[in-house]
Amino acid sequence: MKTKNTTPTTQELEIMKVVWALGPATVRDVYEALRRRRKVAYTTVMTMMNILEQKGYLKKKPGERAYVYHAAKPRKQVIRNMVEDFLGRVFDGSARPLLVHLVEGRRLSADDLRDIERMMEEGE
Amino acid sequence: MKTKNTTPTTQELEIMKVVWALGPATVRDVYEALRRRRKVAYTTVMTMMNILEQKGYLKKKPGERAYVYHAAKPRKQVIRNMVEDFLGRVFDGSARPLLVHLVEGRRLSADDLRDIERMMEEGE
DNA sequence: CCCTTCGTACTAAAAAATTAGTATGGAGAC
DNA sequence: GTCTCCATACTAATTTTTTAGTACGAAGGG
Repeated sequence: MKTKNTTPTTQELEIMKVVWALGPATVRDVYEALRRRRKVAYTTVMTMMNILEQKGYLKKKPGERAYVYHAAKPRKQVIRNMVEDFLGRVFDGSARPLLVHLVEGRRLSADDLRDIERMMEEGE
Repeated sequence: MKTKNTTPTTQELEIMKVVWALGPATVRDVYEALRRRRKVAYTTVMTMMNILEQKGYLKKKPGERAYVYHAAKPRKQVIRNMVEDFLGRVFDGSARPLLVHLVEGRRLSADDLRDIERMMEEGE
């Protein structure tokens, strides 16, 4: 039974980002990181992290006092899935129209493109 | 009170796509287009379209028999907002990491990038 | 006229996402 | 020991999203 490949929700992603940034962390760690940016209850964070564990994004193991959670999936992979999902929903799966939008929206310059091209050459 | 600039949900976008494709259309028109791809109730489509009207994505005016809905916002603009939103949520607002993902995920080739570059030159 | 078809308004229920409260227990402070 | 802090499990309220049902009116066919 291969778990359906869902994508994390907005809030879930926010927490995953913290865990990816911090490395293995307790609920409190994540709570405090989030707290700096917005009001949220400790238990809310815990709930979210448990959901993330159920969904297979986090794993927990007993630590000194509290459980320590760590990312079960690498950041790149998750983000890649989100990009795929977005591409499918919004652009019927093709990346070029997205690229065009990025360029037209001034989010990318010709220089950016050339940079990436150069990276591609080096990478292969 | 300037309406909060939300982004259409998945289902909402699906309907908007149909309307953008068909041009002014009745609920039935949209219903039938959607129906070809998946099971859905007529009233569901109507509900969605009325929500879209409330949200300012569609406008309706009385037609021969039924209301005729037409897009209140151009496709490009809406999609652009969705891209912006996605960029903000997933990539903290920067487009380059997204581009890198697209390339690494083989969604874009070096040729694609060169094509777009050429288009940029011509366009300006 | 009566029936069927198409349409609208109103209502609502199911599902998912978001946020948080309550009860309870361990462990150190004093 | 008792109090306080931190943690967890369990439960739940709220909001948003998604899907659809019900009641009822207008219009044409026969």
